[in-house]
Amino acid sequence: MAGQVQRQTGVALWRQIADRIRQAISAGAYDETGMVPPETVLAAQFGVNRHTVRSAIAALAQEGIVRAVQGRGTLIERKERLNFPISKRTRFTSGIGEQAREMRGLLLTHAEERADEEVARWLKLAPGTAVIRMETVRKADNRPVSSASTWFPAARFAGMPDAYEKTESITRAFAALGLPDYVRATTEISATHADAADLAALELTPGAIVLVTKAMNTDLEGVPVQYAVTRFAADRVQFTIEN
Amino acid sequence: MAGQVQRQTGVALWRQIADRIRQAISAGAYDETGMVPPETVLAAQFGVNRHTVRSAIAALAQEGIVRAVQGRGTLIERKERLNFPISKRTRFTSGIGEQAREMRGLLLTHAEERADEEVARWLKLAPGTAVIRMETVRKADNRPVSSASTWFPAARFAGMPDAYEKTESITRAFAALGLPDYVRATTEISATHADAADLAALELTPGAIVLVTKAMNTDLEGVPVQYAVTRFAADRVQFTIEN
DNA sequence: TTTAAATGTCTATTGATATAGACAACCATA
DNA sequence: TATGGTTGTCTATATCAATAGACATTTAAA
Repeated sequence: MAGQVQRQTGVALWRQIADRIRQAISAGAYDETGMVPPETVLAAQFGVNRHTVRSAIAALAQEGIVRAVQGRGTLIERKERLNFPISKRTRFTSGIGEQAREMRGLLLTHAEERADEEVARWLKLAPGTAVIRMETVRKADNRPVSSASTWFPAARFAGMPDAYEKTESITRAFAALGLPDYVRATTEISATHADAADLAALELTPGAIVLVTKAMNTDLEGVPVQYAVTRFAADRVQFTIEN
Repeated sequence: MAGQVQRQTGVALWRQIADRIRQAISAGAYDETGMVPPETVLAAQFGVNRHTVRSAIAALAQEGIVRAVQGRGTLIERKERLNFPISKRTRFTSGIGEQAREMRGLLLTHAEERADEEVARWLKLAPGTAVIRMETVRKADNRPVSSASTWFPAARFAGMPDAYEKTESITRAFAALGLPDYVRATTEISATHADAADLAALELTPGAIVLVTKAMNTDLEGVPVQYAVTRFAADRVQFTIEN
């Protein structure tokens, strides 16, 4: 773990150190022992006081990533990121496979509204056309992984909220509404800091990173059936694009 | 710009506010006026003191995103993110198209070394096989956009560093070495906070976000020809995946 | 030329962050 | 049961981040 930490930059040292340790854990740097190095060692590595390292470890413990045990050391509790394959046949729930025991999609709210410019552009509708909007959160083993705003043409998928609530999956909800198959047409990916809504929805700590995807699915004739803006907790996921 | 800012979280308020304003600019929130709202208005929106907003704006001015003019207001200097299409035929330099006037790839260092486990797995070589490693930085209009570590099988592409230095492009370097065409096989995308090396290479401020891609290209027979780990300044780019 | 609105500068104070040192409590093991 | 290594707790101090208020300076428009 080379490289020093940066001072006077608006990001507290303990937070920078927490980020670095989290990354090192995820990269498997401590797999041999299953433990984080002692606080005094980390303090020397980063060139900071032991108390600063302790603040960082306390934050990681709060996230459930490590557990400090007096007299023994700091044990690593959890290290993997979920991998989401993105392809023409991207399926959120089933794409996870055996990476988590349980994958659920929860419907928070839904409403019928008029498409604004952005939604209309993605769904190739006239602005003002009726669309169904759903706000959802997906959880892997009861831990939130992503929150999404997703839109469907209202004329075709009026029953979407009900179907999603029952099936907890977009794929199964589409099937229930008479659309057995669909394909991913476009995905945009960017990253930003979590805002207040992310912190609540994804149970993050401020300063955390979210990966933002904007995706459009079509039916087999190429007609848009769904537009979704999804925000992922960046320290819990990665994407894979296979061609 | 709804949502308040978070206190006591290791991320200074001025930095959180700078991130929010940067995002709002990028989303086109201030396109009508081409200016950021007055400091007093922003302070009221975020529920902080005007001096805190001033710190945020000073940081954005440092990045060259805005320019404050006494008596007039704070002008937006630059708002676009570069969009990188990712597909079977992903090309970094040409993919930018007209988004920047000039796109250059600079070779920092290169070396012949033995493939470690990760590199060997991606290039489908035996661990220990000779590979060429290059460290590069790509700039759009002289502004760093990404830094990359990239590996090539040494047996086949010994002349890569020279070719890259001359052509400033992987595609043209491959062509010069007798590989006229290649395809993107796999891309992994994740996000993390910038480390010390990123700060220097990409001219970022600490706390910034980097998008990390791990990509493998093959020739038309499916034989791996390149593995690259690329780190992008997240506030300057987004990715688009077209199927 | 006046005025309103905006950014720039200064001082003072409070709370969060980081350092420093000392010692207690606990665990594994020699 | 000692001992070394580790995390936990406490006090004290210095620096950075944020608030508060006052006033100067500049610009554009009335």
